[in-house]
Amino acid sequence: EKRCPVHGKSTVWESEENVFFRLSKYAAQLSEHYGRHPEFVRPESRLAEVVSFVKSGLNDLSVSRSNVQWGIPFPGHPGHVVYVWLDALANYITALGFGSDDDARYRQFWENPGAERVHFIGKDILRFHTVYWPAFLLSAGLPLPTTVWAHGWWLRDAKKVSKSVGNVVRPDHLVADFGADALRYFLLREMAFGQDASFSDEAFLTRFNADLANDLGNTVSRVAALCRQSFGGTPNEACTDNEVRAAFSAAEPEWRCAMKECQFNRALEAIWKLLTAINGFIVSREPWKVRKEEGVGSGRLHRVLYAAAEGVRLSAVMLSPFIPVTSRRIFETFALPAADPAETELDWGGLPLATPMPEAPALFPRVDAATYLKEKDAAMNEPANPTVPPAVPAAAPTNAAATAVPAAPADDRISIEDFQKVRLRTAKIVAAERVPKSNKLMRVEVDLGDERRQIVAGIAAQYEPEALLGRNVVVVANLKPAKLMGVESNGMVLAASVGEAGAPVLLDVPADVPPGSKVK
RNA sequence: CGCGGGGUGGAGCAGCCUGGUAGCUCGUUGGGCUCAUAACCCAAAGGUCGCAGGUUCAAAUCCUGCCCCCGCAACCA
Repeated sequence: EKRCPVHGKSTVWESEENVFFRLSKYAAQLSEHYGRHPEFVRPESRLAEVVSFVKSGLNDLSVSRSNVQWGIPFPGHPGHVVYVWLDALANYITALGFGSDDDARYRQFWENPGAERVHFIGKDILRFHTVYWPAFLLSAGLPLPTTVWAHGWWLRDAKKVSKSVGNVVRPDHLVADFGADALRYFLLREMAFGQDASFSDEAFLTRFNADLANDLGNTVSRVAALCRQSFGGTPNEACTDNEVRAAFSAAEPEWRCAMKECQFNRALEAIWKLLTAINGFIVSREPWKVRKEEGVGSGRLHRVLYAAAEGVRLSAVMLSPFIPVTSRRIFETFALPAADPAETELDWGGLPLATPMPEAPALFPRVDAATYLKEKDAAMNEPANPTVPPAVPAAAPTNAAATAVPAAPADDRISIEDFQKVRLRTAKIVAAERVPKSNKLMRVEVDLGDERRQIVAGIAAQYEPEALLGRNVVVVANLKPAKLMGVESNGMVLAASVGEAGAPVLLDVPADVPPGSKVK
């Protein structure tokens, strides 16, 4: 009675011979490993989950399938293919060349005593990576991963989705409109790594404008413009003691520590504190006033702008793991090589002196959030054309295609006999109640004039039981009975499917139509 | 007892493991600046940290119970 959620097909019981992996043999070794390496699974809450799972006992694991044609042939077992998780996990090392003629990369990245083998996974595949995979490796006598980091899920914040359409903006649209860096920034900044987070268009646009355009982009262009306007390039005198450097000295260890703990949101917060300090420093020193009063040769002007520019450079270094393209653009703006920085470039004083700086466009031009969302919403609501078949080959007369209404494909049509197989009748709902523990199912009793029967309908999310009483509806009267969540259903109540989600709306029948009338 | 996440100023969140002035972003209000992408800086208002017990000198944080919300899974004959 269980059915496939995607296809609705019934369960078919089959028996087949399988190859098993003796997982039970490794329970003790695994438990010991967890105990000795608490860093093996992170965050800690996930470790607890895994530990208790293993403690509850491990069954041997079926690792082959014999009834499917596709798959990797199981060595030594003709007719068997490898169970997907066995070969999928092994990809981590086979991709590095393990077991092949050239396993140099495997030895460099996996067996090298200094190597860290870190997996980043979604929390839903925790067990495969922290129980099965290490057991496989133990069995093969190979090194285990150093750490498995389980992150949470991105949830779509349904409350904030505008209008009825559903998702107004999708991540791939955001990449197209704002670039990958902007999305990377949002994802890393908005999620507390390890926990679930929700994605909303409004939040994205707020982050984009407030953080990327105002704080980062504007600061870069502000400092760059001050330098270019004053010297045509970088200052010719360095400054080693100032508030920006102090702010950097505070932010850098905070950033480093957060990075080590995968607390990306905090690492970014640390960088933003530095950006705020740079802006505060500029306001307090008023370099535009210094330039007016002392001229562009002023040593004070050079030192102030050096401090600001060096702060921007260091921000870009710390930002490079997050938004590499943007970092490179910032380096370029400040006459540095547009390359990924080395860690040593986190030392104060890396900005070149007296070097011409190129003109640079804004990194992240502000967007008007309301306008953007409105446009996207309108685009989504446009008459859909996805059902229009792909353009016919050039040979077809194009002008005809523009006016002709495409006829329904002939094989979609049924004969009148087919239709008459379906016995539709009107019915009056005489009782209704929700099916316990179900979100969608409503148990209704209908009066068909000559009989009364029970039907289970998937309308509980949209209708209150009381609102259904006395209602006249159309039902399919000759449907085979079925059990839904243990409740027998003898028929089907007709409803229109509305919107992308297919929300049911019951068909109404005028009150004066007697229950049981035939519908044709 | 299906699996999991959460309830912290108006909104969204961090902090909770390792108790001790409740922090961040947005928004609001007032002020400053005019170099910069109408951007920036300063300040202020705004919170009984879901509820009730317990542990403790001290609880958002630890323990127990309860309430509520949300994902996933299962059913839209």
